[in-house]
Amino acid sequence: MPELPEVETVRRGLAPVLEGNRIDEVEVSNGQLRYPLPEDFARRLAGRTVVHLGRRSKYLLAELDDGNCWLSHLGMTGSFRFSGEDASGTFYLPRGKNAAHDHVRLRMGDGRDVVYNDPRRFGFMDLFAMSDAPTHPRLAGLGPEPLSNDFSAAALASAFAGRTTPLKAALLDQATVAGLGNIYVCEALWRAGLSPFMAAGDLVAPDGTHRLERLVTAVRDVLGEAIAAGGSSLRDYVHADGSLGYFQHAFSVYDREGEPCRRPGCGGTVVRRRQSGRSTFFCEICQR
DNA sequence: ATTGAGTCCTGAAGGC
DNA sequence: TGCCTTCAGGACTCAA
Repeated sequence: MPELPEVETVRRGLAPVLEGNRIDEVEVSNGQLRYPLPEDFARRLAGRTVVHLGRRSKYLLAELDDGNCWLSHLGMTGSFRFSGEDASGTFYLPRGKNAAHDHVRLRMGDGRDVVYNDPRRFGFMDLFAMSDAPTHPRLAGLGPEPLSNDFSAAALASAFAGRTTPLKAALLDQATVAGLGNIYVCEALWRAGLSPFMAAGDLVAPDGTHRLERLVTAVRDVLGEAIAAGGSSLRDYVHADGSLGYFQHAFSVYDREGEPCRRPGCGGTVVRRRQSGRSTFFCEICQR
């Protein structure tokens, strides 16, 4: 599922197509995404040039030349695909898996097409003044970017203090730290050797600083390695159908129920347990 | 205030 | 073969 590393990889793939390019035409075949597209979305986006494609948490933020911001969230199954170039230098848009789920199509000034496809329509888009980004309802409540200096043991201590909620739920809370989903939370907790079920508040001082720092490092490393994997395989990551979907990464616990724990000398088995409606994968031996 | 459950959506996978 | 159920989960709303 697209979590922060996948969205960052999509951003890197899409940036060269969008940045400095004018959006000549916008065609919306289904504006009923997770939330309906804003009024006049196509008309307001058409004619604009993308100045910069950025990312905050799992959101793509395209800064436009009129001071507006085009926001996209991929939900679970959202993907972008765009025109490739054949041997004679002619652009062609690869046929996607299911054209019935092509919801938004952009025709760029250089002749390329950019298409948003989303079978489940859990994704959404918005268009608003860049100056309103800090107070935008989807962005205002987000916690620190996990790869920035704002994410630290001190930040976690402040977010966790007094909380009885399970550690896993606290990390999935986008106000604690932005951009983690089920997969990378499971992976980071395994790497930090922490139980998904312990109370978040129990990690806080007097004796928790060491474990908080381990958790911060684990989150950073897991995300950083996943981004590096996506980035290094960016060419392969543009699928045969031209889409920038999410890539398969080698997981330590996620989706490995019944398989041996990968921690050297542990000898445990990966267990799957239902935790507030979601699957949690962990090792009972080395995650405490 | 905090926390858990329910909701949306479609396709893949598994059971019979 | 085909129908049925279950599961996947990001981020919302609602209720306890």
